[in-house]
Amino acid sequence: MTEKNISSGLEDYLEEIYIAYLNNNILKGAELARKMNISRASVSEALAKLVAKKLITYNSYEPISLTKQGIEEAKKVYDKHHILKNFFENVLEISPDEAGENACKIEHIISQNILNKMISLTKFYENHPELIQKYKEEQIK
Amino acid sequence: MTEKNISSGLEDYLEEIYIAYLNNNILKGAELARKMNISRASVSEALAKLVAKKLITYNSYEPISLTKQGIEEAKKVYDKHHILKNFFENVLEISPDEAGENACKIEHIISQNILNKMISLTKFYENHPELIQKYKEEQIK
DNA sequence: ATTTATTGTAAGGCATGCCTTACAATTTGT
DNA sequence: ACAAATTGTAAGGCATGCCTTACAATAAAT
Repeated sequence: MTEKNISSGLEDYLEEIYIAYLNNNILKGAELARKMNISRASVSEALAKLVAKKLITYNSYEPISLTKQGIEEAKKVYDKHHILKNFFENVLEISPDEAGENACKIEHIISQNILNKMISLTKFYENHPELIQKYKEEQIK
Repeated sequence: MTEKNISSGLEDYLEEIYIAYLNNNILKGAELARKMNISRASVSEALAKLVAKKLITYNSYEPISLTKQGIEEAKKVYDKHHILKNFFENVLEISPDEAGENACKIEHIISQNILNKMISLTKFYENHPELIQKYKEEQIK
């Protein structure tokens, strides 16, 4: 059980590392701790787990980097986050902040089937902006 | 910190107790353990916590019962569950089983704002079944 | 009434995930 | 080159939540 099944905690770390990767930012443990509002010691533990799972490579005092497998795994989480955030913002008209906060938690537990439906429905709304208007009007009544 | 802030674990216990309450079923610890697929010992611990939080009353070998506060608290969780389940089923067209499983997890973390929007959108779809058809057609393309 | 089944729980464990303290190793700045 | 700042981590803790084992208390059945 050293492979597969990554906990939602580790997913959060991985996601944050992935964001740095996308932005070509050098990321060390201490910076990750700051970004996540977590102690350096906790980050240290978490990184060891991610290394054990071969999702990152990491040596003390050097930047963290994702393995190929880590990138794949991280992208999945990252994508889920944005599917949810977009759905909340564009279909349910939730503020970006609140949409993001909720996406952060839900991304770890929601099924792919539901996410796929959310993608479709988000697109449907983008193609039919009049629906939102209609929906808004009925909400008032 | 003996009041307020109930963990998602405890919410699950409370919800199950509430369901028995709604059905006028007598519920003892052992039965709850069976229903939740959890050991009697774990249930024992959890019930002690719920008693400490004044959400249930419970004496060994007697049925569990909700306090007024417990009923309120449980109803909130229970309602959230059904809002999510209905939304997944009726708007996103997810199977009842999958809708239920996802609702079970998400009910503990989603914001009330989003739930309110889901209620509105679910109603909107109930009032406009033609939208689902339209949406389905576009999905195929 | 007494055996049998059920129910409850204390004790001791395991895993996850976070903390602080305190010290070690490495960089950086001058 | 060396003091200062930064970074990393071991050790020891805390909380949640679940487990098994083993025994105690109660309820049910005959």
